[in-house]
Amino acid sequence: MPGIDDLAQLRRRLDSYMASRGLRSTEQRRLIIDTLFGVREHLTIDALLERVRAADPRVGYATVYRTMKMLAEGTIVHERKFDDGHTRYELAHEHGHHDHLICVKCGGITEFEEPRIEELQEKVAARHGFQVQHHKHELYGVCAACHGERRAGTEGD
Amino acid sequence: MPGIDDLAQLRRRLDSYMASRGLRSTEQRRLIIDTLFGVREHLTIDALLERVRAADPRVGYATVYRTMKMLAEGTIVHERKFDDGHTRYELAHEHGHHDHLICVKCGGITEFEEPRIEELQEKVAARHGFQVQHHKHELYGVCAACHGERRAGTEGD
DNA sequence: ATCGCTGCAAATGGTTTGCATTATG
DNA sequence: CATAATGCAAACCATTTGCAGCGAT
Repeated sequence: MPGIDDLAQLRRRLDSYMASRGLRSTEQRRLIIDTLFGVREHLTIDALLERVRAADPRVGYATVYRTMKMLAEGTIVHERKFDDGHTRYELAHEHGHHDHLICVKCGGITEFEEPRIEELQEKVAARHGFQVQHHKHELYGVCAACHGERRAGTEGD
Repeated sequence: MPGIDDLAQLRRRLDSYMASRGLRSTEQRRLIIDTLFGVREHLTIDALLERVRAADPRVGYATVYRTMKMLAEGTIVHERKFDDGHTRYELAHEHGHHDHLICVKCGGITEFEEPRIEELQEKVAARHGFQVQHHKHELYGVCAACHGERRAGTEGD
């Protein structure tokens, strides 16, 4: 989840992106974007629209879809397609890449970073003469909260 | 890709799976299954049906979908959902798990195994108190053939 | 003769799009 | 005031399903 200063930077990137393309700042877009920036989760279109409609019930599905496509195009958000068939959107992090733990019980999504995996991944690709553009690494299972186990306090291995 | 003896074992598992559930061996199913076992690639429904229809043009979509669901249910095949929106099926390997390199130019799919990644993945999960059930690790990019680079001869790193 | 399987067509579910209308820059 | 954005409904596309007829056991 981006920090407060990253959020500000994202806003700036968004503004210049929209300005450079002659895209307009409408009431609906401001509402959708503010909702997304405020919640900062991996939201589905439905979850997002539900929150948006709490503020203005007249916003349509198509507008949310189109707004998210626009934000993805400007790399303000990332589109994530997990296995449940509902595309989710998350705010772009300014630095680095991360992957996901997906709880099959509660649907909760946790991010993780493991540079050593990324390194090994690069070596695998190199072995095959393969040039990686992007990747997807998702662990599906049961999160700590859902099986009632306390997390290990140590972060080391 | 399973070896010849793995194929025989898969056939046996398939037979006993079908027998145990009272599932019937029809002409269409035999054709679909033989096609799949013969090609041994990551086939989409369309690619599979195309080959099946070369032998018998009267086979319907629904039959292929239903047959693949049955095979997946019996873990004779694995269902793979990559990012292009076309589900693919591959024969189950009897031993071990593998992940995929997906060429965004030619659509080619290569399998890889990297136990050290799986280990690190387990450690990541443990750090979060997360119990992994299955995972997905996909590298998208350009394969060696598509950018005309010869593969490194050394498999080491 | 059961009862599972097939093929067709219709239904589903997430997402996209055409179009007349509204509203921003 | 040109033209981008909206909202609705219809279109899309992969997949699933209902059903009447067919065929394996």
